[in-house]
Amino acid sequence: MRWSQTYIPTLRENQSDAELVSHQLLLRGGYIRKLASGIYLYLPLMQRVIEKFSKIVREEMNAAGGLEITMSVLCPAEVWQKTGRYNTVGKELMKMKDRHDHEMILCGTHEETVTNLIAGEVKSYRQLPLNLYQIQVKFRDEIRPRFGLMRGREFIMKDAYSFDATVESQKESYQKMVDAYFRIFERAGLEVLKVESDSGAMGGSTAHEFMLLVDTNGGEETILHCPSCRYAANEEKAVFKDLNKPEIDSEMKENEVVETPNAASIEEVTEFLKVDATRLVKTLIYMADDKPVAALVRGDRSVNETKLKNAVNAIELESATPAQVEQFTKAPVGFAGPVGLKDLTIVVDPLVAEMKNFVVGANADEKHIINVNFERDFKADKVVDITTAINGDGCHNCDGTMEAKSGIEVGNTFMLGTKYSEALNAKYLDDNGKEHPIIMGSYGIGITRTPQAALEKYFDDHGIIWPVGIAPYLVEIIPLNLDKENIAAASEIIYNDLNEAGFDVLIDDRPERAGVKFNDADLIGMPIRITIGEKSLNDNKIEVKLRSSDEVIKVDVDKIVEHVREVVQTLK
RNA sequence: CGGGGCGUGGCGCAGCCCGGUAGCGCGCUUGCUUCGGGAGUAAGAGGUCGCUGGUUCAAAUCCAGUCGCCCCGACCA
Repeated sequence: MRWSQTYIPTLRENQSDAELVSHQLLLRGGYIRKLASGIYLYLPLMQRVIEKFSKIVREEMNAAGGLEITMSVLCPAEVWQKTGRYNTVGKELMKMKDRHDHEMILCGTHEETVTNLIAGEVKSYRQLPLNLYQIQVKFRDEIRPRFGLMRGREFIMKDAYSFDATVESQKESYQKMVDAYFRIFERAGLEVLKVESDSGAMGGSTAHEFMLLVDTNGGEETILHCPSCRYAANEEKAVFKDLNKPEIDSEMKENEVVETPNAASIEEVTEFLKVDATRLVKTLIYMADDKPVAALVRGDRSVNETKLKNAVNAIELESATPAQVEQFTKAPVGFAGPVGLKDLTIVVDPLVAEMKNFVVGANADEKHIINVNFERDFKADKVVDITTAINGDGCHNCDGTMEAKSGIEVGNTFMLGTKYSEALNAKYLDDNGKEHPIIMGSYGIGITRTPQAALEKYFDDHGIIWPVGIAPYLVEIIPLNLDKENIAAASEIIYNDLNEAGFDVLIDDRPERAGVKFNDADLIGMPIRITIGEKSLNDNKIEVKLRSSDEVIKVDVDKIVEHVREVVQTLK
């Protein structure tokens, strides 16, 4: 492609509203433009990146037995009403009416649509297993879109759905997708970590996320992982062993209400009572589907709201307002405690259950109770892990210590069980003629988010450094001065030869000065740069430089195709 | 939805407090010079100052409303 014939509107200055490097680079490099909040247009270079990545995804999905289809973006609301998600997904589900006043939704995912399709068609175990996938635009009306393509409202996703007759078979289908995912990301030049995750509103049991670990501030999620046994989970899900166990008294002491003026926060109470935070218990009040819950964790720890939500089987969980806290505890925020609490579900973390003689709020202004003991002074409705794991916690699997890393989710896999097939009546007959719901799985890869996520890793001060697998072009040719006949002629020959050899080539044929071309080339980030200028051309040579290195290699003009072929092998 | 901020040529911004001819840098067009890391010079094009209403002799500027956008939080891939 000739630069003059395509459209690459690079910008010299950063747009003010781009926060992440990756977002800035896509804007500046002329890859994307914004139409509205969270809605982007993909310009020619981005289009090529999307195509490159999609091609890899297609090839690997097909190799894993997936069948590509395309489903509609719209879906009648009643299908979503049948599975209950019409209400549970909440406001991010875009709802609308057509001219006949029929309620419709814009799909943010397609479990309902695909299950509805299968329900009418697949009737026998002989037709299973089946894996259908599509690469499609999705719409989720995010509360707050940000970070460019990383959290847009409209985005492209590859979503696959597996259908199996047995649990065994479903596990195989799941593993096939997991294996395919590793191949896909590897081909795209991305090293990903598979982590355990919470299945959330998707339903089902097992779920994993594929995370790209980044060092920039682009990470959207914290991951805990154990280097010795390879256990990895996101913060929502991660379980741990406490390595910071405080000493536990042997005897229970008499509890006692003490005055704690102006001491509401953990810091203030530890300061005032001169005790370590590990001798305190935090009591946090939440509303779980409008029912009050008291969550107790050790003073030095935080509540993991996902774990808590699962513990109380809630669809919605939010922290109580100060007014609600007062209503349930009869005390202002900061003085809640479990002793004497009524009408609340009390959830106690195991770390709290094993403590003795600890400090809690007294449910009275400026008062705490010391030497409180679980079971003796209050009971729990549930004792279950509701603490957030942090960097340095012990691995629950082995003796290792877990590290916290920042990552971006680029793919996910869910075992869905029969939630959708039962709701939408997708059933098959087994070899005994007995009817069963089909067992499902769902598998997503962010087609537009992944390349941007990659850029959080692959860039330098000058711009993008694409991995070969998803670069819009492999080679960019820079003829330094097209007015010189020998340069123009050599450029044409090289451009044609590389094209004919099957490489994706971009030639910067603009009448720009060298500096502009070099800077733009660094900005848009093609892996290989070929410079054609007088100096070298006089010796019948041209210069080859990798975007990822500073080294310039002079190559004979007639050996260039061969050279590029060799160099590509060494590139990731 | 809560808190903070911003809408002025394509992009980045100043002007607004204190009303009176709309300005700067980059980009764009044309000429000449220059030509291996974002050139110099000269001449130009391009703006209903987000929108609506009000105050005023006069509004980018003051007032009210409204729409859009960004940041922090809850939410989420």
